[in-house]
Amino acid sequence: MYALGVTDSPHNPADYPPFGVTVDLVIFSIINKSLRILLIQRDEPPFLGKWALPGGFVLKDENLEQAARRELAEETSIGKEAGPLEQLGTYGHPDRDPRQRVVTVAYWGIAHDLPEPQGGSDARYAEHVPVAEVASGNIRLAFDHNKILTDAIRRIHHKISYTPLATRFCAKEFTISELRSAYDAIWQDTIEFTNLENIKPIPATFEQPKLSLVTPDLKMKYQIASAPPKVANPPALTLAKPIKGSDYTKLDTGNFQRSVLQIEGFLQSTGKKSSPSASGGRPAELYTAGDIKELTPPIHPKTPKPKK
Amino acid sequence: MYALGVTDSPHNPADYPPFGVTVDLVIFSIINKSLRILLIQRDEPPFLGKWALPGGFVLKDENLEQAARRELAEETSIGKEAGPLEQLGTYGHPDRDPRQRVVTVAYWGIAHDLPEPQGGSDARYAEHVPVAEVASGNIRLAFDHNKILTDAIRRIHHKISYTPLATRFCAKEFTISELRSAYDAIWQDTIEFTNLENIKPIPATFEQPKLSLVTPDLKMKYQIASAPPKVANPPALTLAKPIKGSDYTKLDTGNFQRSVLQIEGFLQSTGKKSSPSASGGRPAELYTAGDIKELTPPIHPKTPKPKK
DNA sequence: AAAATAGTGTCTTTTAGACAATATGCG
DNA sequence: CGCATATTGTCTAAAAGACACTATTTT
Repeated sequence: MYALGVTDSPHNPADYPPFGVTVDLVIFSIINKSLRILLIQRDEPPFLGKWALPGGFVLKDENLEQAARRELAEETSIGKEAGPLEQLGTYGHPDRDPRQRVVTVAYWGIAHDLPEPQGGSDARYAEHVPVAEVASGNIRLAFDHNKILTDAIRRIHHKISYTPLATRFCAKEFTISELRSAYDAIWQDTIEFTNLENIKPIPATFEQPKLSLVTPDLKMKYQIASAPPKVANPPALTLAKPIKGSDYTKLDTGNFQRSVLQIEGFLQSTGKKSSPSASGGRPAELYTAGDIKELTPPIHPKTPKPKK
Repeated sequence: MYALGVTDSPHNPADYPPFGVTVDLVIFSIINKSLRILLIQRDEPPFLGKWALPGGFVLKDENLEQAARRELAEETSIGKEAGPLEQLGTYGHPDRDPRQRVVTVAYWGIAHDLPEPQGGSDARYAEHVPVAEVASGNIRLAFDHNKILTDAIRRIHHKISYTPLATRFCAKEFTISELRSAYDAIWQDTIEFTNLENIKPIPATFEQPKLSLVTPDLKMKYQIASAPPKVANPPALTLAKPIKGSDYTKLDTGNFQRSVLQIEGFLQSTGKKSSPSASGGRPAELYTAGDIKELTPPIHPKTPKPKK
C-alpha cells in the first residue's frame, strides 16, 4: 500500500470499505429423539416472516463470541444452557445481505434441557425445528442460512464421532442408553448430509415481505409437520418422520456399551443408578462426562455395506 | 430493533459499527522434508519488520476467497500453485489491530512446487519458513498470527489423516514413497501441537518499529537456522532440526503401501514408473490423486505407547 | 410370568502392525 | 555383486461386529 521507505503514512480506516459484522448461531438439541435446531421467525425486512438462524450485529467493543452469546440470549432467552460455542465459518458473499456489505461469523453449539424458548425482546418466535424439516425442503431460511445450516450439520455429524460432544445433549448425569440414543438421533438425521447438497439455498436477493409479521401458513405448516406447540413434556412419540431413504441402522447396545467404557476418560461413573422408565427395565448406571477432548478410538456409525 | 408492527423502518448502516475485514493466509509446503509456511516481512506499521502471514483488506465487491487469492498473489506472487483454499477461522478480538476494529478471516492451503517467492508489489520479503522455527519460539509473528498459525497446524495435522490432502504436497504424478514422506514430514513437525499451546502469542498491543524495514538480524537468524537462500534445488539435507522431544516414528513402508492402495479412489495408477533417485533403488510406480474426499479408513500416525 | 431395558460373554471376521522376503533398478 | 529402495507376503495380536445370554426392574 505504501511505497518502500515511507515511514510515516498513518493508516486511515476510511481508505478501506466498511463492513457490517454479524454473528449467527446454530444451536442443536434433541427433542423426542429428533435432532433440532433453534430458529427464529424474522420480524423485520429483509426476509420478514421467514425462518432464520438467531443472530445479529457485533457491537463496537465486543468479542465475536460475546456477541454470539448476547444475540442468542436476546432473541431466544437461552443463556448458559447452550454450552460452549464453537466457530463454524464465516460467510461474506457481497450480495448476501441486501442492506449493506455484511460478513457473518457462524457459531454452533449444543444445548440440553432448553427452556421453552420465548420470543425475545422483539417478540420474535423461536422454536426447535427438526433438521429433517429443513432438509426435506419444507422450510427455507433467510439469507444464506440454509448453507450455514448445512455446513453445521456436516460438522456435527463428523465431530461427534471423534469428540465427546454427544454428552452435551444429555443431562449432567446420564445413562449409556441415553448417550447411545443421542448418537442414534444425530446420525439418523444427519447421515444424508454427509455427501450431498441436499438443501437448496434460498436466493440471496432482496425479498419484500408479503403479509403480516408472522405468516400463519408457515407457522401452521411447521407445527403440523413437527412440533407439538405447548405441551411441556410432549408424549414419547416421535413426531418427526424419518427422512426418506435414510438407511441408518441403530448402534448395537452391547457393543456400544463396551466401546464407550473402554475409552479412557470418556465416561465417569457416579455409582448411582437411574430409575427405570415407565416401561420397566433394569436400572442403568449413571455417568458424567469425563475430561478428554478426543475419542480414541472414535465411534462410527454403522456403514451400510454397498454393492460388491 | 424495531417495535412489533413497525412496517417500514429502513435499515441504516450507520447504526452499526463499521469494521475492516481482512484475510490472512496460511500456505503450507514441504521443502527438504520439513513442513513450512509462507511468511512475509511487514514493511509498514504496526509490527513493521515483523514476520506475518500474508494477507490484507477485502475490497468492496469481493468475495472473501477472492480476496485471499488476490492478496496471496500480490504479496508473494503465488497464484494457482496454491491449490484450493479452505477457511480456517475468523479472528476478531477488539484489540487485535491497533489501527481500527478489524476482523480477519483466515484461509489455509497447500502448495507444491512453489516458485521461489518474490517480494510482492510492496517489496516485502516472503519465505517458506519451517514451522519448527516458529514452534521453537525463534520467530514471533505480528498481530495474533501465532494463534492463527497454531490453529492451522492443528487443522492440517488432523485433516490429512482422514482426507486425501497430503497428495497436494506432491507433484501431479507421485510415488507412494513421496506420499509417505509427506505424511512423515507433516506429522513429524506437527505432532507437538496436537494438545498443547506451544506457541505463545505476541501481545496484541501497538508496537513501534525499531529499525529499518527489514531487520537484518531477524533475516539472518532465520536463514542460518533453516533455509538455504538461493539454491534452486537445495541439497537433500534436512536442514531443519527436529523438534526436541518429538517422538514421532516414521510410517512402515510396507504397511503404508497396503493401506493407501486399499482405500478405493485414493490413488490412481498411471502405469508409468519413476526413475530411481541418485542413490538407486527399484523404480516406483507413479500415481495421481483420485477423486475421493475422505479416506476410509483414515491413516494414522503411530501412537507412541505411553505408560502402562 | 411376560415385557422391557441394562449389561456381559462368546465367537467370527477384519484390521493393524511387526517384520521377513522378494523385485528391480544403480554403480 | 552389493546397495538402495519398492513391493509383496506372512504371521500375530488387537479390534469390530453379530448375536446369544444373564440381570433387574415394571406390569
